[in-house]
Amino acid sequence: MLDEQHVAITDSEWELMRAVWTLHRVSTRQLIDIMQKERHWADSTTKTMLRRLIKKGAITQVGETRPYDYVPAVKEQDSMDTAAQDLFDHMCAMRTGNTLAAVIESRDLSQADIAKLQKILNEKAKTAPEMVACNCLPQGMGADCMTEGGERNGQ
Amino acid sequence: MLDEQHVAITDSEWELMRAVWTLHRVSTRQLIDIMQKERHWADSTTKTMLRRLIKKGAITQVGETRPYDYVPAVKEQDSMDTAAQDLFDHMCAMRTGNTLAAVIESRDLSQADIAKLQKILNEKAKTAPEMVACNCLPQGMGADCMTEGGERNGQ
DNA sequence: TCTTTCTGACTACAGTTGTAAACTAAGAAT
DNA sequence: ATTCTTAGTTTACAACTGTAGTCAGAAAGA
Repeated sequence: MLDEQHVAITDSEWELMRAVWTLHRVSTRQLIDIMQKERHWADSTTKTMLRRLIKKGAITQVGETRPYDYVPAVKEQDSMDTAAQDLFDHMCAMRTGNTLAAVIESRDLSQADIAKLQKILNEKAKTAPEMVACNCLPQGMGADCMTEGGERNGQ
Repeated sequence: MLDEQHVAITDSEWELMRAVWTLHRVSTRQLIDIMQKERHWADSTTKTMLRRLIKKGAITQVGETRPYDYVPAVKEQDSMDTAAQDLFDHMCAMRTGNTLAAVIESRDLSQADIAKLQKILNEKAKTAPEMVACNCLPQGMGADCMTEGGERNGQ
């Protein structure tokens, strides 16, 4: 399984993928019903999404007989991690911490999740810098953007 | 400033916005130079992006005289937080923790950032559930997706 | 003032995304 | 075997994106 990795999944497609990932193996019928209940999609909309995801290599069609089945071709956790990393990649490094704080604060996390994050943070604290610089401009361009406190003009 | 909030910023637009946010107030010329150095954009590409962002309400044109200036109309931290929340909103809640772990692990965070996150986590730990359920399917549809360990078939 | 140079505004255009109708070939029912 | 019903395949289409060329009106220079 030479994992084609890095399939770009769009907003709407995420919904379909979640169903496929969760059920491991689904029929078009199941997907149509789920998406209908969840997003009020017309049958054809689900079919189109399914077809696009297959072309993109995110889903694989399986089975010989006619009502085929569909299984995920990419891993859910990988896709999630990649999507998140990609997002943070184009946001100011100096503000990453704040955004992470906002997300963590608003999400339900299990005891195990929290323990895991705490462990990572403790480890990271050992070598963390006093402050992270803004990386929004190509070097040389524009006066350096941060003020004394490490906080850019508090908006 | 009746903050129109919730302007959807696209991938390419993020780059332009970062420059505007960082410089607080810029001229078209500056932006063109920055984007040229950073993304090899043609002058017109930068102009188009700028114009679209203005129309979207993410940037405001200021000044009376001809070479106008441009200032952000939405706050950077808000936009970042919103984008991150939106992303996590359509991903499996059960796996959020893992993705956050991946992101935290790969990012540079300052001592202050880490301290802040640790504080939030400690607080959260007090009331965190033993496990977070998968929320990928409309209730009722499909067998519940998690196995004993709280981990869906380890992919 | 006349010409050159910016810079702001409009146009272009292919590819993607969100949504969905239409058509066709397999199975299922009669 | 004939017809009905699914399920898979094509086509549609407007809005949005990434990229960029063109043109007209201001500013600046000659």
